[in-house]
Amino acid sequence: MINEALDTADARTTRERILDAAEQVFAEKGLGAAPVRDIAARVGLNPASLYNHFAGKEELYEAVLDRGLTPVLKMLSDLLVGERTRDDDDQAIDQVVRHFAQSPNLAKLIHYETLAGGERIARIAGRWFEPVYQRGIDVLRASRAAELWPEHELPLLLLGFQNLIVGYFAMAPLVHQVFGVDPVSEEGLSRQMAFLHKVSHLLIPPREG
Amino acid sequence: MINEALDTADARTTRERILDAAEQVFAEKGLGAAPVRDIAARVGLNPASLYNHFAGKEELYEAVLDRGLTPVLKMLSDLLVGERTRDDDDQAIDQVVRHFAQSPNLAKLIHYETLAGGERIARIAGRWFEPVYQRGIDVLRASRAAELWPEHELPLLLLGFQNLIVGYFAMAPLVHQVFGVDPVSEEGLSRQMAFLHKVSHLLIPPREG
Amino acid sequence: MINEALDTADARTTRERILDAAEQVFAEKGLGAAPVRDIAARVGLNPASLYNHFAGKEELYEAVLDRGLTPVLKMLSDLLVGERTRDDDDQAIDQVVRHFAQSPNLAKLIHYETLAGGERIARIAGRWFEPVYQRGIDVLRASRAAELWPEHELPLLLLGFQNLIVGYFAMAPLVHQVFGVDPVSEEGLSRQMAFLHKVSHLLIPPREG
Amino acid sequence: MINEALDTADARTTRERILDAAEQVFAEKGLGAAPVRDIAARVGLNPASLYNHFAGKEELYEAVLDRGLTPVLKMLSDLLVGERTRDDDDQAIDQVVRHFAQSPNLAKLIHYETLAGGERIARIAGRWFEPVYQRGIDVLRASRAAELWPEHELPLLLLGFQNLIVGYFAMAPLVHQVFGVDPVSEEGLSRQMAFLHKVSHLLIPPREG
DNA sequence: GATGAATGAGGATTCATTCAT
DNA sequence: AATGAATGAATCCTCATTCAT
Repeated sequence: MINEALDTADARTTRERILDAAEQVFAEKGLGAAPVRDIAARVGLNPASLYNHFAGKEELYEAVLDRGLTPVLKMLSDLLVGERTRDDDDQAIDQVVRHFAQSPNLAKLIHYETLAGGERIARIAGRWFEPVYQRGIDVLRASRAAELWPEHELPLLLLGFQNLIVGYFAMAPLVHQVFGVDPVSEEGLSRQMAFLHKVSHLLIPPREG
Repeated sequence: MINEALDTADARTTRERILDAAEQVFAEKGLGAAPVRDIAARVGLNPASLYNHFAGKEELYEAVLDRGLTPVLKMLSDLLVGERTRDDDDQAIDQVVRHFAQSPNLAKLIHYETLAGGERIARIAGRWFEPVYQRGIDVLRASRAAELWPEHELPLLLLGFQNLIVGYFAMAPLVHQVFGVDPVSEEGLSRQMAFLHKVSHLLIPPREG
Repeated sequence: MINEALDTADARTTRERILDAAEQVFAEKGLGAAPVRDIAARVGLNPASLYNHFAGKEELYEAVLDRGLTPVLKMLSDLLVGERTRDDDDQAIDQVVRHFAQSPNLAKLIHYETLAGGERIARIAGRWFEPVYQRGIDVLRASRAAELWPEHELPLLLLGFQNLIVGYFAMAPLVHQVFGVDPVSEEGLSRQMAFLHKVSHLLIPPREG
Repeated sequence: MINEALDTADARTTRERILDAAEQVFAEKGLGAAPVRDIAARVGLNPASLYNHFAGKEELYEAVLDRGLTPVLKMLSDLLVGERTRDDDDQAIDQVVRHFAQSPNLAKLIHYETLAGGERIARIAGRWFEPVYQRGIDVLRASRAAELWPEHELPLLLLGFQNLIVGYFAMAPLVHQVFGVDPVSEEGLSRQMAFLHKVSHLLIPPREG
């Protein structure tokens, strides 16, 4: 058991270990301020060795972004389907929140990238990105949200939820500092999930009370 | 008239012109990735000259942050007072939104700084920061929000509003790209303000229906 | 037939294919600026594999030089013998010119090496080099050149011919660019050979008118 | 007097001292194999300082090439004019030879550059290059060379002289090694000039016998 | 106050080479 | 004999900063 975990950890390819380290460093400092050397050091590798696995810093960054984004977009794509009950929505929120909690770098990567212009995110997420947004809007339109929110406000509503969910994690240090609760602790997460449920019920009144 | 504008522009202190340029560059790339040279170039100055006005990059950055944060915090401090009607709240939202719209770098500066750990923001905003948060919570507590939101959720509610308001501007490029409307155009702003009013009414039911 | 050619090409030893590729790359960029990786890539080989065939870049370079120089020196050695008629000289010139035309890298290798100091050429060609020069001078001395050229000018005359012949190929790109004729095309070669015949007749008046 | 010389030397701008050092290093190793660091070291400067004077290695190289080529091309342009006597030609040869002797790096720079493809030489020398070649051919055509050399051989004749003159200096180390005389010593130069006079008289029979 | 020049530290990346497989 | 991965040394260049002018 333990062995299996260790073996798995040890067996992680160097490529994967580089991606892990890079994800951390990029999430901490952003692409432009992240020294390749720091990434290499975190893997216990000579900087030159990175170039046996990735063509350059930029490519490494894009690989990190790709690896991080694909599962979220996939998850969202899977979640946003069919008839939805109030419980479905709550569970979807929980799932997304837990995903970000378990990939603590992801929210920061997204924020950094968006601040930088988001050109890469658009290119990399490419086919995924806009469909997911579109799907989200479709779901809102089909929900009782449509009673409260006119068509042209649906994008703002969607973006609002994104900011609420991702922002919570991207701003984790500030949250921690100001509110005194570790945002990714079980306690912090529970509170945030309950909070988001409440918000979603208020903004999108569920069909059956 | 035109002359006056030009004169004013020309007459701006070098120090102020540096701060302006620095604000732009820091907002675009973040402290770590922003070359001092870029700032100097934008002022039409030799990099060395910056050191006649600021002790170093770090100090310049803090001056930028200070100059940008002080008015918002002051504004918030002024807004969050006394008895509040629904109109007061809407006007407060409008005022804050318009402030961020007119200081388009501010939201990005805040996001970058928060991502970096927010240590400087805490130190610089120092005496201002937590009081404003505290005041915000007090206001919420005194409002009808208290009926819907238990004490321990008020911080999340406040943070939520921050994410909604600041995030909208920080993610401007993404917003523009995905929704096709310039987020700081009059049209974009009007929509966002109306949207925020609605959200605030739903989340914090105003006292007089 | 075609098969035979292909087979021959395929059957060339890896060592030979490396030498071919190295010759090209060294001729293009010179030893100092030629990346081992480029050579390997041209053979379709991993750079590490080169070290199964040559001890290092330097040794590879010397092997290339050796392989290229030996035949020319041998040829010159064979050509510069015995009684010589005007036709012998012309044919010698033709043979040398055609050799350089068929080994288009050779002239460049020699030039690069000479520019670099020629220490390796001296070491590698070793026993060959000076004897050939000496033989050339002997031939000139025995020819009617001796009537026009005093002993101490014979080396200059010999070096002059070398510069005329090798320089034509080493400067091929410039020649092509300025004169608009491909220097190694049949037309270019014919002209150059005729030109060299004329020069040799004028500088070294042939014995029998 | 002595002071004046020293002052002049000391007063040489840093830019000029960099150009001098770069010229040497580039002549020794060629652009691709010449480390910027070597150039800086020869000026007694930190490598980073070079970038206060030149945008990069490439630009520095082009400046070196430009500075070296302009005077030769100018000289040739001035020499190749009007009616020419045998003495004019001899003096022209002497002048060119002496110029190369005094700029001992120039011939090597030209050879390296030509080997590398000569694209820069074409671009830099730009308006100068081809006109000078054309002028050279015109002069040959107007001389008694025309009696011996048909139009289409004139370019080869011109290129031949270039190879004889420039090659002598570019191959200086080899010349020294093989013939035992320092090619740029007064003795070496005298011999080479006398040799070239003779060659020119034989290949281009002077008008007055 | 402004600048050109200088610099040490650090930036990403390339290079020739080694070694286990 | 071939290769993927690793590496120390170098490569070109950028950066923030200093200082004399």
